[in-house]
Amino acid sequence: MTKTEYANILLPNVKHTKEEYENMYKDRNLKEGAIVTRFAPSPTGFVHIGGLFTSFIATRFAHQTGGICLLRIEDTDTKRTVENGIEEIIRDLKDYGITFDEGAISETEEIGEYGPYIQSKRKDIYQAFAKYLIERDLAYPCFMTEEEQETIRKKQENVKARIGIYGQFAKFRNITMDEALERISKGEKYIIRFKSPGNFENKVIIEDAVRGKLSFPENDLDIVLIKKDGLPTYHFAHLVDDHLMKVTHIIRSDEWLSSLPIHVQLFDTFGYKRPIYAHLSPLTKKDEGGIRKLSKRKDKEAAVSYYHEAGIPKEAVKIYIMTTANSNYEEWYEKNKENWLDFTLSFDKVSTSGSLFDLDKLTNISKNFISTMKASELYEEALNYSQEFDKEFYDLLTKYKDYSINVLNIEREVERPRKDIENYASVRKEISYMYDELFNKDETPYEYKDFYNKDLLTYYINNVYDESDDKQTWFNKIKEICPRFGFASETKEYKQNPDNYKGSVSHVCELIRVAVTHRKETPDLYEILKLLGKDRIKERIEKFNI
RNA sequence: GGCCGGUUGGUGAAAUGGUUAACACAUCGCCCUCUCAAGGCGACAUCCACGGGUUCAAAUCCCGUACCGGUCACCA
Repeated sequence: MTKTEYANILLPNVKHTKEEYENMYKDRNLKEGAIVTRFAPSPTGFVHIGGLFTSFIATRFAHQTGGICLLRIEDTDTKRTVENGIEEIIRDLKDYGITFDEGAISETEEIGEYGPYIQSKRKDIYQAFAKYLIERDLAYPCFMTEEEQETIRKKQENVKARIGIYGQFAKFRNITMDEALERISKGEKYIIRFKSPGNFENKVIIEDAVRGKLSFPENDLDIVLIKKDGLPTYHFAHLVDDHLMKVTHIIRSDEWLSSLPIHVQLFDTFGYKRPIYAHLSPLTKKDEGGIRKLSKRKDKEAAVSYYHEAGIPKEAVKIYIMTTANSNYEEWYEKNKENWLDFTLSFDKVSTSGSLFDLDKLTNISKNFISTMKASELYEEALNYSQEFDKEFYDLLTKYKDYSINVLNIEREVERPRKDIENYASVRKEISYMYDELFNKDETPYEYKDFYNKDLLTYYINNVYDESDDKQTWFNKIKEICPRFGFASETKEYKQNPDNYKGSVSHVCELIRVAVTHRKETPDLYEILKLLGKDRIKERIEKFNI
């Protein structure tokens, strides 16, 4: 029996040979230096902030070089695959404006010439590549049971040997065709293992775009290529897919660092050019004294939906990611806020140590980003947010559209805009007093005793306040009425002789502010009064009692 | 335990052998013809995990130690 016939029995029903598949995938015709990379998630549920981080960086690198970033779905673990997982990933990423040039666009559709992009649909291809190795005696069927493997592992632990299937532990490494065939005829199950040509004593040097030169012992593990269900392991799929799809850069999380010797060995065995690897450090979190990776299960901020629910702008999240990826981005961003996405990332600026996820920093970025928005833009975002999370506020925003935009425009669209809105969720609490419907509901009655003076308020609204005054006139008028009620017109004067006055002009402003908004802290009082209008000011003043 | 990686302030970090260790967030002060949010100014690492070595010179190079992290699946 020939090796080819043998391979056909081990992996039957494979439609094409490795060579035939290779011919189906043409070289890409891209300009020099164009990066072809991919984002390759497992459809195990919602997108994790780490996935957003990696995918965003990968697409940026591809696009800034005029290259391609494709979306490949790694669903070879049928146990972990969840229903609608693919749709969820695509939806979440698209929500963040992360789009791919090729790959899956839904459970059933895809774009691009290098597919299929869903690994479960590529079973035949992997098996063709595995057959190629079997024919060259570089792969073999392994009949070991789970119990046998467990026994080996225990034994290795006992004698403090390295764990794994290698050397003397690779029981079926040199199995004869006859013996394999006999076991198969008896119905024994098997997997396909790689016959590793490596020697643990040798070193392999690998250049990582982020980490520089790395040195590992050569891989000598007979890793699994094809699992019992006929699907490939990650390692083998990585080789086949990234070679066929003509991927030039592997951008992935650094948990893969330690399997690098396996991966380069596979590429070397096939005689393929190794891709350039760039391993990214994960986002971490401080937890009970230790530091650990952000966890999908434990940390609410790990899911991208958290930012959606908190009303943190997508742009802010991306700016934060850019900052973490290349710390020189922050300085650049300060000077290029309008075209904040046009930054050229570089691999050697990517941090090699895992960074703590800093929610304070994100909040700051979010606040700053929101301050640069136009009132009408903020209005739209607040509207979208409240539509989903705060129906009552949504109705008000809809009902008083122009008024709301004017409210949001207070101290906005100026050289130094206000920075009090941290996220879209906090819009309501910042401006609720501007709506009569919320004023009495959201605002707790203010216990204001310090400078309470009803006479002053009444006099002010009836005899002084004029909607047509400009800001300076408005303020001068307030100063002018101060002495009449025992307040100092100048704050300095009051500070020098506090006993001579009831308070100062600051306190008069405070009094008006509290009467009208029930808050001590608000944006520009002049603007607020103007938007409220004399009638509503009067109404609120009349109702203001202690 | 083996292998690999990392270690600069409360946090993210810059610096790639050469003056007082950038910058940003946070914190704390002071200033600012109405309060806040801001903004301005200033403070905040006697020193770059520790020990040794190389060098005229080290956070930067070498060795060792400690600590943290990753990985060692028919999971990705």
